[in-house]
Amino acid sequence: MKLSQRGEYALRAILVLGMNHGSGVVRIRDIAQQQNIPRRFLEQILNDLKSAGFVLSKRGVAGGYRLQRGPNEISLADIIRHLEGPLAPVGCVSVNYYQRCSCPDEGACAIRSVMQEVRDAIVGVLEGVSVAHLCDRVRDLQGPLENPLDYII
Amino acid sequence: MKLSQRGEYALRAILVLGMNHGSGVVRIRDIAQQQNIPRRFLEQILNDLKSAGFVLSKRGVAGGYRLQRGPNEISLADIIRHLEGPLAPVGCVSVNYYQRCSCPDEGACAIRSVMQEVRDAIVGVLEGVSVAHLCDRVRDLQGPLENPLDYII
DNA sequence: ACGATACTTGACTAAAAAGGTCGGGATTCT
DNA sequence: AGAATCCCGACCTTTTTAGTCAAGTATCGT
Repeated sequence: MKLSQRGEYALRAILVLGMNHGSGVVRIRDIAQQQNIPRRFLEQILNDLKSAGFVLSKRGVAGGYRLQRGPNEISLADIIRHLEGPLAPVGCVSVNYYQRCSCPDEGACAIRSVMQEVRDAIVGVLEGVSVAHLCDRVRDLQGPLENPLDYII
Repeated sequence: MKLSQRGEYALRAILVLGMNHGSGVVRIRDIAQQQNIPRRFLEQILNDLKSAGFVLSKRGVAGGYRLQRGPNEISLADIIRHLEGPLAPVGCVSVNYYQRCSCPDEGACAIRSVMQEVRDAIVGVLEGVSVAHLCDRVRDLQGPLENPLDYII
C-alpha cells in the first residue's frame, strides 16, 4: 500500500509549481534544493510529468517548469494514477486498470468486496484533493507568514 | 498502493481457514487447489503466518492448518500489517512503522496531511473487518447454498 | 515397526521494480 | 558566442517479488 519515492517527489514538485502558479517558471534546481530531491532524478520525473501533460517546460537561460493546467483542475488521484498505476490495492477492483485475479469466483469473492471498499476510500480522498486544495493547506499549516517567498512546503 | 501477490494469497488462505474454523485442520494442498495458489509458495506463506501467531499447524498424516485465534479476533489490518508492513501510503504518517521523510518541514507538510487522511481511510476499513466478517460476506455473496462443503471463496 | 502423508526449514533463483546516475545534445537569453 | 537550462536515452546497483527445491521431521494407520 505504498507510494514510491518517485511518486512522493512528483507530488512535492507539483506542489511547488502550484504554489508558484502565475509567477512564471521554476527551475529544476530550485525545486530540488527546496525539497531535498536528487536533481537528476527530479529531471527524469518532471520529464515524465511533462509528457503526461501535467506540466510545461521552458528551455534556455530563464527556463524552468510550470503547471500546464490550473491547480484546481489537477487532482492528486490523477497524478498518482499516472505515476503509480492503479490506486486500488488489487487489480480486480481497479476501475481504470482492471485485471482479473486468480481467485475461483470473482463475483463472490469476499476479499474483493473489502478491497472494493478500500479502493473507494482511497479514491474518495485523493479525487477530492486538487493541487489548489493542497496549496490552501500549505497556507493554513504555515499560518501567518512574513515573507511570501518563504513557503516551506 | 498495491497489495502483493503474497499478501493476497495469505488473505485467501486465512479465509479458507476461517470458513473451516471448528472443523479441524485443512491441508495446504486443499487450500492451494481450491484457491489457485502455487503449493510451494503457499507453504512458505503459511509458515510465516504460523510464526506470526495467526495459524497453528498439525503435522503428519491427518495434518494441516487451522486458525490460532477466533475468526473475530483477527482483523485484516493485522494480517496485512504483518505481511506488507505499514498500511499508510508514506512512512511519515504511519502509526506503527513511522519513518521520517525527506521533506523540509514535516509538521507543515500538506501532502503529509492528505496522506494522513488516506491512511485513516484505509485503516478504517481494514481494522473494521475481521476474518469472521469476511466469512459472513462469503455466505452473503454465495446466497442459498446446497452443500455446505461447496463454498467457493 | 514402518511406510505414507504432511508440515518444516533454509537455501536458491530469475525477473522486475525501485532509486538513482551520467553524458551529451538542443534551446534560449543576454 | 557563451552560459544557463531543459531533454533524452542509456546505464547502474540494490531490493523486492514470486516462486522453486531438497532434505528433514513428526504423525497416523495398519
